[in-house]
Amino acid sequence: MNDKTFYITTPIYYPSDKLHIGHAYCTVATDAMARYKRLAGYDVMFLTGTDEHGQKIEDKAREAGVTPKEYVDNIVEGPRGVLDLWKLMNISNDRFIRTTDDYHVAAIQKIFKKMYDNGDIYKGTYKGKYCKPCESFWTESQLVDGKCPDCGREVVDAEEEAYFFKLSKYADRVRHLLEDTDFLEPRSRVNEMVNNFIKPGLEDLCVSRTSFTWGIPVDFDPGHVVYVWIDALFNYMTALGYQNDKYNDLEKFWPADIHFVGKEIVRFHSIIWPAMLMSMGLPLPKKVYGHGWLNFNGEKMSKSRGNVVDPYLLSERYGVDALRFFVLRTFPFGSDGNFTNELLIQTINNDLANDLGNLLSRTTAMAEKYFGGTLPEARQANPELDDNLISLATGLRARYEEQMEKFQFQNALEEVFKVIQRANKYIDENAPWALAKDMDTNGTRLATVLYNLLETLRICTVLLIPFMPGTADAIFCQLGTCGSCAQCCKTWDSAAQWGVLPATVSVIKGENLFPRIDMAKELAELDRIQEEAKKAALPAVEIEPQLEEKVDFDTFCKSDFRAVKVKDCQNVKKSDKLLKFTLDDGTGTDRQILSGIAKWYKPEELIGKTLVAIVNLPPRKMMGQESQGMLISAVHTERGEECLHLLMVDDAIPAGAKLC
RNA sequence: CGCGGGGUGGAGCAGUCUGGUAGCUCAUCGGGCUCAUAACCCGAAGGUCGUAGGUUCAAAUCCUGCCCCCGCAACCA
Repeated sequence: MNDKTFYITTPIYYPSDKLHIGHAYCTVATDAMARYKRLAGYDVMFLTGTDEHGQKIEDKAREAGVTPKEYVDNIVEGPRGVLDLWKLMNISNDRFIRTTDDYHVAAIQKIFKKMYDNGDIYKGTYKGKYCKPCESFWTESQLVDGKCPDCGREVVDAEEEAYFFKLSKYADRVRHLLEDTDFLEPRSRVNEMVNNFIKPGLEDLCVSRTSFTWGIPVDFDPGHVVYVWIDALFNYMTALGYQNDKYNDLEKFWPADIHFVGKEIVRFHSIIWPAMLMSMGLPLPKKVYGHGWLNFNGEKMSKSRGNVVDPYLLSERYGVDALRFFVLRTFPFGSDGNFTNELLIQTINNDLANDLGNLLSRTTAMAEKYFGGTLPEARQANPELDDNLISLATGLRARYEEQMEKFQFQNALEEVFKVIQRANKYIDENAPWALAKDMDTNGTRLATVLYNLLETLRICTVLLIPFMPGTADAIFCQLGTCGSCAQCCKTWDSAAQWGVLPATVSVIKGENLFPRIDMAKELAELDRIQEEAKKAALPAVEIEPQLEEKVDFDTFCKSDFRAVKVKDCQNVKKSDKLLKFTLDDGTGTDRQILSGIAKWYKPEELIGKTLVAIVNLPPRKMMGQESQGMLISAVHTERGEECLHLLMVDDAIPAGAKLC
């Protein structure tokens, strides 16, 4: 039995849409932490999942014409869904909770009832602004110019019967928790919470709704469903077996060691969650860490801007480990980071290809070239040249651990790469190729140099396991640790020891783990792909909304539409938009009309066609030429692109026939 | 005067809590090496740390005013 346990969670994500790199960032960080703790000998429980109820999913499902459950099933379990993504990203979660799981649903009903019975949940009325057409409630501050933010129409005061949680009752205790303990980190988020929410006074929290049905029913009051707070936050405990028999790990793992959450939900986790636990008389989690967000090119990622980074795409192109490494190596976990494709490729090239990949490659290449892959046993140390490297490498684990314990992944990796850079320098200082020129004299020394490099690489690789598990395995293989010493060379203990590889280690020079990427070419390619994705995300076909205003019949009749035949059609000089038509309108006199459709039609293909024109518009000059009317076209938008089709009618219709 | 974050050599960032030689990566320039993935190693140029004041022997770091950028503004996951 292992008495060192560690319980870590991601938020449960809201599957109203496909997940993006931001979700992957948080989950990868949690995974790295979980793997680190496992490596260090902890019995780890790593939980992630999905929060599947609520209005938005109900709406999305309706739009898609499926039931809410079918909708979330597809996003969670369907192709390229949440589960697929975590598999791809090599996420080692021990458990996955969905708030629609029946054990969770039943547990939440019990929890709700308990809080009701102990008096912390009471029935009241939820007052707000209501938009009748949208059937939705809004708060005063959500309104745009006092109107519904969705449709822009008038809202009315309305009340809805609802259950409330006595959040205010716990304000003081929560404030103490935030201000006087390390419960919430980074520290900067404490001020935000206290100033924004606690100081102005905590209001009781609406914990049930009647305005939608996709949620966990309040079993003792039909019509009410449990609103997100209790439903979602208690997942961290129901997934361990709280108020259910599905699992039985509560005693072992609760309270959680750490909840990793995005900064947007820090409030829920640092105020509401502790207050609810206090109400239930349950132990609080030990820590909540609010990490930053990844922006893209300096802007917030959002669907509407079309700048959402797709983790599938990047994983497939560069390998999942490169992506995992990049997000944790480059950005401080506690603050926002600016994701750019350029930075991604730069990091892959510099750290992974030039430093790590190249070090492995040149070391194994020399071991093969000079010793046929297997080092001889004899050694010849040179303290002046060796000691610095050795002490740096053996002391690495401690420096790394210090940063990992503070969730400073960036700094932990920085420490590892300092050692890798030192090893590259060590090669230069010792010039193995020079030693190799006289193997009789220097062979022993050469073997020592190579061994020191392999040991350094081994230690670094052990510490990289949490970040790049797949790559670490591949490196271990090349370092010759696949065989007899397979286990002892990869342990946490061995990362602080020198001389763990057997003296006569056999290396295998394999494929380059991280080929260099051609920056310019790759950036162009990514831009192209992202542009395409953006287009694909646009609606397939869009049409102008119909006018609400009515036109009276007499006004309509005043428009004189006629069939016209194209006698001639030419491009208008100096205009890339206009075509000039010479038309037979049945009067015997040619009619000239200019039309801005050159983008869609070549003049010659229109000659002889029968079109429709309105002929009693006042004449108008365009580019110096007179246009006597307007040709009628059908227009719509396809994937953001404007499309136009001239109205062409049967050639049997004579010129000048009136349309009515 | 709603709240928070940020403004540091050409670019991107660390350092600010716990004042005391301004650091890292990339890019630029010069040199070295040839084992390796046009890579690696060494060196150089380049910053009045947004701005104005204050505290101090000493300020990127502490205090005050101002300017600019970003995010959030509560039942919305």
